[in-house]
Amino acid sequence: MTKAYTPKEIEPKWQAKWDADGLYNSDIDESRPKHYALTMLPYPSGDLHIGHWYAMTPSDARARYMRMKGYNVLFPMGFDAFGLPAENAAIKSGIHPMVRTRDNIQRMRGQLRSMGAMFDWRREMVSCEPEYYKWTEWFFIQLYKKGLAYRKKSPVDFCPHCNTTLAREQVWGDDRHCERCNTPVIKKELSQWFLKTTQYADEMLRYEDIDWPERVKTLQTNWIGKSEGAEVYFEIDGDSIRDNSNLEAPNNEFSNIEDQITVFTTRPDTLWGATFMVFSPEHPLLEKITSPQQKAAVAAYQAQAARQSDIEREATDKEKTGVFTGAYAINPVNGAKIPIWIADYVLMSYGTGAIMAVPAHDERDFAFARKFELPIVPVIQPDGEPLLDGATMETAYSGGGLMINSGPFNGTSVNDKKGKDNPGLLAVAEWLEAKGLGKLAVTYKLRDWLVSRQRYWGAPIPMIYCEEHGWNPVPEEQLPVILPEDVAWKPTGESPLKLHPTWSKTSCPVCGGPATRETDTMDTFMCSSWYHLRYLSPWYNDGPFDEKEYNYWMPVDTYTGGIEHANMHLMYTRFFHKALRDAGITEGHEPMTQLRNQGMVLGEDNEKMSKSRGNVVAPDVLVDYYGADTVRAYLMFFARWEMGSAWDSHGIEGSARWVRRTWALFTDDVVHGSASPATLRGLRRAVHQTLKKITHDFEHFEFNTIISGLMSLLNELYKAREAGAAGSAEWQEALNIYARMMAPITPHIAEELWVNVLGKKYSVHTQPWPTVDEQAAKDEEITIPVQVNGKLRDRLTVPAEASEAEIKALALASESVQKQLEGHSPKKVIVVQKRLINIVV
RNA sequence: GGGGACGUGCUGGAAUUGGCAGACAGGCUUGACUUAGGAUCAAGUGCCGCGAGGCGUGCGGGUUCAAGUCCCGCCGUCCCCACCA
Repeated sequence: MTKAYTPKEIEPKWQAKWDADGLYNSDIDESRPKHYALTMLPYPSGDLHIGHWYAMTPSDARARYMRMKGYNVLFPMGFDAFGLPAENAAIKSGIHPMVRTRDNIQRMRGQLRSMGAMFDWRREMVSCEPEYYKWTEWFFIQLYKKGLAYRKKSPVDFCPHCNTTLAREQVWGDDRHCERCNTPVIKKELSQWFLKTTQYADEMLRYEDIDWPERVKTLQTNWIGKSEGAEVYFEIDGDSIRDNSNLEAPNNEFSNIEDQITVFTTRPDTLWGATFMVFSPEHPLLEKITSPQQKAAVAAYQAQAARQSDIEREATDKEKTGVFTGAYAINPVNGAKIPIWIADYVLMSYGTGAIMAVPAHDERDFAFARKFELPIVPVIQPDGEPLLDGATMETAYSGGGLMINSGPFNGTSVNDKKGKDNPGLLAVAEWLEAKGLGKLAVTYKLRDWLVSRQRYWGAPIPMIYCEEHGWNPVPEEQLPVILPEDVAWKPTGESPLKLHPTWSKTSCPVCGGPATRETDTMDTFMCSSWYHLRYLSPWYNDGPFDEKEYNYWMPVDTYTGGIEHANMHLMYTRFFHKALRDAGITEGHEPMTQLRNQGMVLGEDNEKMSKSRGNVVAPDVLVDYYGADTVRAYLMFFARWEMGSAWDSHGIEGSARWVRRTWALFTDDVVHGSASPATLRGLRRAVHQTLKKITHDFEHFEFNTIISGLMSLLNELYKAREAGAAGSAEWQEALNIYARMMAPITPHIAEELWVNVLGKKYSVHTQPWPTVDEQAAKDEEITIPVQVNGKLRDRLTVPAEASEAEIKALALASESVQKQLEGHSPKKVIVVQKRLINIVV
């Protein structure tokens, strides 16, 4: 009589025992190689989503596999608890974010436990608890001390009616209006804290030390956006110019010389064709250079640009707009006096905020020149084309060719390549440098990381402002700067901490006089940049982590999570690690040596899951109905992990059937039979071939084929049992290996079968991964397809060790081959050992 | 506009190095067992054709004895960046 499969009993039973025994506690053990498996931590929104399960289950299965392979595995879990969603939920519900977050975490812990994952809960971290954010603050101070944190004015969205700044998500609609009073927002300069991510731009472009998906590396590379070219200095013509030493390039270290304006160009070879300049409307120098006659027009244009949304401004197909400043610059290579315009197609945040415009060879400059009737002078002549004429050109020519109208460089050949790889361009840059007119230069799209948030629910920025001594960090012995709970965290548009009657009042660390705290909080990506370090020793109080633990466990060997963080968290954490390395806090160049991304689980309607669409799949319901093991198996089976797919509520039946059939195979009362030696050899072959395949697939994160491999083997086991294999030593070996192979995937049923059915020693999860018997896995006979002219005509079953000549002879003797040959003799016979034979007629 | 990924039966997907296309599932069809079934078991299921056979991995070319896989050119879907000088 078969015992029923009852996941509702088995699963909680083993979870409780594993917990009580500390089966998943990970401690330093120098005798074993370590493996730090990390999966991205959830945001405590209140409910574990099926997407969390999809991300975490294979990560857990692989961590378990690595453990069985003999590694000492650390697989921790925690909560990324600060941030806007919690604050917004609190505003809506009136419940304090701390109360709400702690409740949510409590509920999610239970959901996470129901997965049966091997998390070491002793190492849990919660980023909104003072024991954690004390060190987030401490890290900020270390970065500040290294000169990597600085305060700068930066444009933010500002509502002129409410007289306050707005967060990005408080700005609504295409016209970008204030969520409360509907007034269109404007950009306003506000002092904010930044981290110098740009200092590591070049290093972050190097990926030699890490095994990360090409996709992520490409995304990061594009985001960093390195451009090679040259900087060129233009003198400004006019009496009003004294100095522009306050002119600061936004990110990049350009040379700053008095009475000159520096531009960046990727095409210094077109410099002779620069017939005007364009400044960004926000350019600080405009105040000085604009002629009295143009002041009003320039101011009007600036106001209009400030009002425009980024989306409007950045629309590629928008007609060019701009205003003449009344000022002129001197083209340094030919002395031409060229007008300076302002236009919103030049961005203050990239390069130097000013460009030299070469309309003949740049599409945007061309459109601008045509609209405002500015001169177009071709300086690159494409090979084999009629001579370009600025008056009649219909489009800019941006390719290579021979330089013309370019003084000493006439006749020089330039190609399409960028930077130093273009000899013509390099020659011009070197010539400029020799004359002091410019030099080779590099610029990036990457901007420094703005970490200030005018919000309550975040780690306080541990800085103090004194009238006398400016900004200074909170003395480290005073950390943490506790986030006060008695704050009106309702939306006023102001930093809530600013409204607290006493919190911001403190004393200056330098003079002891009255001073104020920074009332902005940190971006939550700051918290998540180092959480993998806190897992090492969340109990440790003398530093962010215990060095002993760091030295044993770091770096993270396998990091799993969504690709949506490619340009945020995954950049920030690399930056953080490198900056901490330079501060002597961490070691090595990268925090996570291997990264793998899972795809997304869509709703059954093939749309992104959302409450409003009503297509959300609740894991708790599934676990209740099928048990966690079935849900785990289905999540690993139903799609290629890195691709993801739409949920299919029927499809899970297949996994449920597999689990039940497995249970039945192990627990059925079967009379021992007497199988033929061939059957038993076949059984062993199937077991060891599957083991080999599954081992390979675990190594390569190919989880769906692990399950299909096990399903196939199960079918084979049923056939072998039918053939009388039950009771044999081979049968016992098969069950023994099968239970261990499924242990990482379906940990509860595997444990139950291992301990209570096979009667083996607890626990299956501390067993070694079975080893492949290569001899047993070898095929005795193989089926070789026979093709004639590439088309399948027959199949031969031959002994595995059959020689090429034997196979060839058999193939040619085949009836259907003879029929195809029609008496002709084959032109060529190709025998691919053990794979295929192709006869060419 | 730039960058990237993908395109295989009704569906999810499989196919280690260029070597039997469609493994394993879901669904569907038929049958068995059953008071009943989202249970279990058995058989079938790429398309066309009565058949021999032919066709078949988005479309069109190419390389090769052999292409889902490599090369060239299109088409489509999705993602990221987007007036980046």
